[in-house]
Order: sequence, then structure tokens, then C-alpha cells
Amino acid sequence: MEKKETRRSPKGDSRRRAILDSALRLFSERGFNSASIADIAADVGMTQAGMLHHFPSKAALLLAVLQEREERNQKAKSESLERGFDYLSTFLRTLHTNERTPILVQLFAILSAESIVQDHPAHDWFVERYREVAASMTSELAAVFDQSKLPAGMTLETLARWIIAVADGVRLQWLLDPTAVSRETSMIQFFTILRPYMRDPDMHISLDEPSREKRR
Amino acid sequence: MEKKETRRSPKGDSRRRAILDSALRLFSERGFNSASIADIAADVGMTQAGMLHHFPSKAALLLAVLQEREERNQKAKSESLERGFDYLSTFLRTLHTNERTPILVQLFAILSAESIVQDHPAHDWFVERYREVAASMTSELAAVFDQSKLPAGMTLETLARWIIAVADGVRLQWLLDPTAVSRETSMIQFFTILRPYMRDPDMHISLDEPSREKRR
DNA sequence: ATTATCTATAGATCTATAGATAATGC
DNA sequence: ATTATCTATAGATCTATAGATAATGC
Repeated sequence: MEKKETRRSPKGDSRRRAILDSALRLFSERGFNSASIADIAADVGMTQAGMLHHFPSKAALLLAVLQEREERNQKAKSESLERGFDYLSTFLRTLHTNERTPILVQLFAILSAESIVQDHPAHDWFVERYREVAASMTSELAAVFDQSKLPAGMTLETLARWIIAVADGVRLQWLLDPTAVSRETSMIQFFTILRPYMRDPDMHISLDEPSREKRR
Repeated sequence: MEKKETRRSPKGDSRRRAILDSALRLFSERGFNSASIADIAADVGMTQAGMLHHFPSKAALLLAVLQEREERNQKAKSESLERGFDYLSTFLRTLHTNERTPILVQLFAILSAESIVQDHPAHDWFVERYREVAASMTSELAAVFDQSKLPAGMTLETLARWIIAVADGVRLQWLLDPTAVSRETSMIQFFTILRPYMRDPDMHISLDEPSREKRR
């Protein structure tokens, strides 16, 4: 029941790399339905059929794009935590890093909404992703918040889902009108009003290097 | 410079009504791109060309659907305020009413994201809508919140944009997995953590009829 | 006269496959 | 032998328009 171990060629690898980059860009710029595989192939500089040799279908290509970005973010997150950033600062840092590739931010915004529809090729992927993100954030927030300080009926999961919701909701407002809001400022201020419920209400939350213990 | 005053026939009106209903349903179930005007026409029971007599293009049909729902919500909101509900309760009531037509909720979720793309037929409509919603909410929140209680740098607009963001963000989570969250509960609880900043932190916020003054 | 519909069709796209040929790796 | 590409094309769709005919309203 091994995964078919295919021989890989350097040429194929670099092609796949180029295809993923183009797909990412075009899906983001036009949405999944409106960017055709022919467009992407042309952008890479090959024929549509040639491209489908590397990714057997448009849906497969989409999932590969999503998966790759997710893995990159996961890695950046782990690194940030290892370097001593707290969880909320790490969250801010991830947003901050993502803002350097607004196209990806846009891709996620559009696809997460499109994928609501049951038979969308990324439906299951997004359902699963949100489930995982909510679960992992809920458990990590336990280190930051003091549950006994929360109003009745409110749980760590409530907080996690709000943080995700504000991040997603402000993202939409920002994409529709970049002058209207700053996603980063919004999140930092949002954490501010959550301070009364934190174990350490004065904790330092910021994008910058953690100052204390970590130096040398 | 009058608008062309066209003669209307009852038959035409009822057809347009039926077309809007079908379009609403199919756009919501499949997204704007995937629902074809032929599908909608078939659903109404007429040909595609016949339908295009009433709405000259697919984009025009979409905008008509959006506009209609928006007007209905505006009316419901005014009525709620007139009946003595405060602004936040009215907000909850609107969400509550909308939940009876989840299809419309889904349509808004999908289209608001799709419309990020500059040349989407509903792009301008959504940019303008969010601008208006944010502006009107900001001004109405002045009656509810005490600006002097807000942390430094935080404004009524910040609050307005959060409320919109949480509503949108939780909507997405709910649509992807209806068992994961309750939009209504989320919003009520979110208002709870904003209570410290309200003029009357003990104010009554709920879906039910306002109790006091209004009775007789 | 105006409105409502229909048939028919142009003209674009789009995804995916079949089958051939060229390039590459053990 | 395996991998990478290409040409060619099937088979679906999709939007929108032209032009004819039927129904309706003053």
C-alpha cells in the first residue's frame, strides 16, 4: 500500500514550481473559476496538455496551491514560537508576513467563501482546515487566557473563533477597500480589549523581537 | 433627463418576481459563475432569451438580486428601530431574520468575497455597500458607546468594523460547518465583552420585544 | 404600440483525453 | 524505460443577439 514512488526529474520539479507560482497568481487575480488552466499554462510558457501532465486536473492544481501555502505558514509559525514569541504575537507575525503576498491573501479570501458550496473542489479542504485551526488555537490560547476570568458561557473556543472571525472579516474589508482599515492595527487593538481576560493583562504583544530572556 | 418610464404589465412583473427568486436560489446554491442564466431560465420555466428580455444581462440580474435583498433588510431595520429596539438588538434581529433564508446568507458570503476582484460585476456595489454600512453603524454606535471609555486609539469606527467583521467571519465558519458555531450566540457574547465601553453597561440587548416604556 | 416569448445560432470559452514525439536518467 | 511536451480535438458549456411571433394594454 506504498505510495507510488515516481522517479523525479529536476526539470519536472522546476516546472511544477513554476506552475504552482502561476496558478497561485492567476487564481488570486481572477478567482478559481475565471482563471483557466490554459491561462496558467500560457503564463508558464507551455501548453495546457503539457501542464496537465504535472497536475492531472484543475482541482488537483488548486489543492496543491492551497496545501503549499498552508505548509509554509505552519513552518513560519513553528519557527516564531521557537524563537520565543508568544502565541498572539506569532499570530500577528503570520498576518504581517502574509501581507507581503497580498495575492495569496486574496486567494484565501475568495476560495474560503467559494468553497462553502458543497461540491466545490476545495470544500472538504476548507472545512477541515477551519476545524484544525480552531482546535489548535483553542488549545494554545489556554496558555494566554485565564478561563476563570471569562464571562459565563464564554470559552476559549469562543475566543479562538472570534479571533479567526475578526481576522477574516477585516481581511474582507481591507481587500474591498485597502484605505478603510489596517488588518494589523485591527488585530492588535482587538487583543487589547481581550486583555482583561488574559493571565497577564500587561503581557507584551508585538511584532518585534521578544526582548528579555532571549537576548544571548 | 427623466428615467425612461416604461409601461409595465402585471404578467411582466410576476415574471420578474419569479426570475429574481430563481436567480437568488441558484446563485446561492452554486455561486455566480456556476449558475448559468440558462439554469435560471429553466427553473422559471422559460427560455434564456425570454429571460434576458427582463434583465438585459447576467450582471444586471445579479445586481437586481442584491439590491432587492438590501432594501428588504433596510426596511426591516427601520421598523425595528421604530418599534423601540436599540441599535444592537436591531442588529441581532436582522441576523436572526436572515437566518430564515440561509440561501441569501450564503449568497452574500460568496459574492462579497468574489467581488474583491476589480472587474467582478458586483465589485463596485460591494465596495459601496461596506462603506455605507460601516459609516452608518459608526454614527449609530455613538448612542450606545461612550467614546471616553475606549482605550487610546480606538474609535467608534473601530468598533463598527469589528462588529461587521465578527458577523462576517462567524458567518463563514457557520456556513462551512453549521455545528461549529452559532452566529447569534457569538454576536450576543461579543456584545458582552464590549459592555465596559457602553454608556449603560447593563443595557438590555436581546431579540425580544423591548419591555419598559413601549408597553401601552 | 408595446411587451413578452420563442427559435436558432454566433462566437467564446473551457476541461480533459488520445496519441505522437522529444528529452532525460539509470 | 520513464518523463516531459506537443498537436489536435471531442464534447461541454455559456452569454448574448437577431429576428419572428404571440399576447396585452390604452
